Amino acid sequence: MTPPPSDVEGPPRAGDNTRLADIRATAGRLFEERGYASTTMNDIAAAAGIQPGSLYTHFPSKEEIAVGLLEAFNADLAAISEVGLKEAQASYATPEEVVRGLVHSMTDLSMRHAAAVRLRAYEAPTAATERFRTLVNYQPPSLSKAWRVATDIFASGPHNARVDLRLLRFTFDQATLAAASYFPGQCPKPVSRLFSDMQLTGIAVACPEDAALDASSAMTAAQEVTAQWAAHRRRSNPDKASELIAVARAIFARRGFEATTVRDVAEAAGVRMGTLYRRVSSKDHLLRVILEDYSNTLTAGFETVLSSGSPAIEVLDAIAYLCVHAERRFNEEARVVKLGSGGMGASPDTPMHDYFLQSERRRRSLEHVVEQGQRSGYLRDIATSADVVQAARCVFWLPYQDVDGAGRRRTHQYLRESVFRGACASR
Amino acid sequence: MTPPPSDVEGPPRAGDNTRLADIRATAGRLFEERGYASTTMNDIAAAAGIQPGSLYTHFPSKEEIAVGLLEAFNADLAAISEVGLKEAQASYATPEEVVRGLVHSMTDLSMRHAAAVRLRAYEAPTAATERFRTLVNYQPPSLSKAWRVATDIFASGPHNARVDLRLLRFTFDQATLAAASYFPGQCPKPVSRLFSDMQLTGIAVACPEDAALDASSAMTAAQEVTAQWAAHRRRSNPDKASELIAVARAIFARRGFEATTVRDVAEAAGVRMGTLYRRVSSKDHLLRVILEDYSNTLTAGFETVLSSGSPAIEVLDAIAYLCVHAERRFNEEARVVKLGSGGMGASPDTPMHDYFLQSERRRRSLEHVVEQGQRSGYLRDIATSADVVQAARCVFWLPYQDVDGAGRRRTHQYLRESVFRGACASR
DNA sequence: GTCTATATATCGATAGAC
DNA sequence: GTCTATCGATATATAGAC
Repeated sequence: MTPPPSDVEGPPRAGDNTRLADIRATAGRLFEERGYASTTMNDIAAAAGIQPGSLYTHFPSKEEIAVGLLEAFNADLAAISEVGLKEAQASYATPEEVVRGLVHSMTDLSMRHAAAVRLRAYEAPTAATERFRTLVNYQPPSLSKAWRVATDIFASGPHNARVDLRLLRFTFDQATLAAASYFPGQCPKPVSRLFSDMQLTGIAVACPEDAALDASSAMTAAQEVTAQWAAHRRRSNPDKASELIAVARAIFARRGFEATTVRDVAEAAGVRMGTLYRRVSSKDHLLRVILEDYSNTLTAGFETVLSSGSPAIEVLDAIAYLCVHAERRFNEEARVVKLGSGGMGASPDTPMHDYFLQSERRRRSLEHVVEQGQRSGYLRDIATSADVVQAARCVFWLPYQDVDGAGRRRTHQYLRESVFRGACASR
Repeated sequence: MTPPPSDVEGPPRAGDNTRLADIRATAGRLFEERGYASTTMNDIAAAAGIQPGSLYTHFPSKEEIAVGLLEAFNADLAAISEVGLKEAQASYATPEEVVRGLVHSMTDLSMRHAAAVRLRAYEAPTAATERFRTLVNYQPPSLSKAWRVATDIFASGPHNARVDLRLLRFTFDQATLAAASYFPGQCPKPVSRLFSDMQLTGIAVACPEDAALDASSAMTAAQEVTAQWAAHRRRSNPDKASELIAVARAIFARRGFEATTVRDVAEAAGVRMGTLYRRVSSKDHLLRVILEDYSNTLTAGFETVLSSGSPAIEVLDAIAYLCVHAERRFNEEARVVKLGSGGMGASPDTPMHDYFLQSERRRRSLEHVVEQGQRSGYLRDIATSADVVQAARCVFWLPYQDVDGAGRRRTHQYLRESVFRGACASR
């Protein structure tokens, strides 16, 4: 009856849209910080300044909020992939410019959809819908094609012929998408430049030959550490608590700590709840033991390498070696950390937060190494030491094993050729 | 490790079973009293003396509790139907004994599964599963067959040839199943005897001929009342509140008041919540208006007939006439009442409770008529006046329209032949 | 198996924009 | 006068812990 056009089924009006978008953004921020499972509707409502029940005016469920974020991300991802593929095929620009352009697009995407990036880590409860899973696993076909075409044309130009292009593609693909996790809230431009520089130019001013690196005292120390890791595996002490911890570790690695219930662990271990609580004191305790073991092992390994007295490049090379080995030897632990709220999201005194503090210490010691290397002219000044370390961590810890046939040796060699020597450098 | 057999997947032990059975029984009692929708898990937990969350150790959901009750009922119903059919086909006993046997089995079943009987009224929320609906609508094929065979053999013996056997079957089928609602907590034996006596023997000592009944002043009064009802329908005053009430009435009749949400009503009426609440003050108000109108109309009609000065049989005949007409003219209202917590279940000061109080007054005035008839020797002493009235109400208000082709006239005639003259009487 | 705490979600009802 | 977005209460259900 009212004159103004109040189309019943039409698109929501500006006012509504703003509020809906506001809730989506608020939820996105929380999902990014704490993950899907640890963000409650109460949290979202409180952050949006409304009652929990009122959220359901705008979204039919919590999952639907996440789904909206994922769909927006996927749409952008598809669009960027298409454009990236076209540009790679057209190539008015130099191969390097094409690659840098795609790296920037993807880094920018990651930054703009930080929440979706976190959600894609698939920290979803057991009850997650098929739809959720489908969206999380979405891969636009044109993206891998774009990376392939971009790196192929790049290969025809002057470049480091020994760099493994398959691993290079994988690195760009994974690292750019992970950008939001490693550089939260930062401007995409310098971050993407850093990624490109690190891979294409390399961070070493004059990288030693493989033989020299292999013989460095840092590398010798690193090899001793990894040998110890391998040995440690065999003397398994199967007391009952440890069995439970191993089971928990496997599940945490698959679904994330928050999304895993104590009942899940008990069931997988074939015990009842009561038995489980007789053997371990709490769910947090399980995670604490897992992460403390892991963190201490890493810290010890890092310190061994750092105290080897080798120059910066050799130390970083040995650290890369260590990371590649750790990512496989402690694959589950690494996944638990990646799925968890690794950063500022975790509240103090939680196992995850404590791990984060330790991890920060390791990061800082690497920063000192990089600083020293930059000061003494062995390392290029492509970015601040903090950013260089952050980008290096992002790249060193990628799951290269997912690229079929990529063993530890091949992976480490790839890191030498790209991160240190630069995929663009003609040798 | 403990010696006693703690079979993991085996059947629950006596102790557990008891607790589960206890919860089931407690829930059943509440479902019976208040209906499915108005019984909360909190209610059940409180009545069972445990915490609400603990219920989920034994049942995965509220619906599953109801499903268990319905399944038990359906199993018993199927068994009794089978036995009933066999006995009807074998017939060592007289036809009348066969019918009385089946009436008793079914009445007993109704009493033992009072909760399921109430659940079958289908007062289930919109969200009810297909499974729930299927169980509620379950009809063992052998049951209708058993009634058919039983009444058919009965027809070959000495009986009132003018009784409509189809309606007789329907009455037995429906009335016995409804027994628990009309005679809550009572012993099935006397109730089933009352049902059988009322239908087979009839309550009148010497029932007047149709012509005499048709000409009674009670019947004349009743016809005036129903004529008024029909006239009243036409002068519909379509103000907006009334439209809403009509819509609400239709939905309440389908799903029950408790299981209907205000949003359901608004949607069906094509208005938004705000508009609805501008026209009616509350959900309770909707029900109140519906039931008060209905109850006042019924009471006025009853009083007109009761004050006609006719003798008991004529008054009851006219009341039967009135009920048959009311059940059709006010079919929705009648269904709302049947679906609602018609009895002691409703808490005071609710529309349903107020209706119940009014309905009790009508019942009492009928009791006086029956008492008077019994005292003066016109009505048989087949039971107390209270029980006779209760059984009569149960029978008078059945939805005979569900039997195809059963018009008001045929239905009323049937009631004369059965309830008053007796289906077994040879004329 | 049960407790306590709390999660997600729905419902009746209303305030206030349009 | 109508509709949207909201509230406060409460429902069903799950989780960690014992």
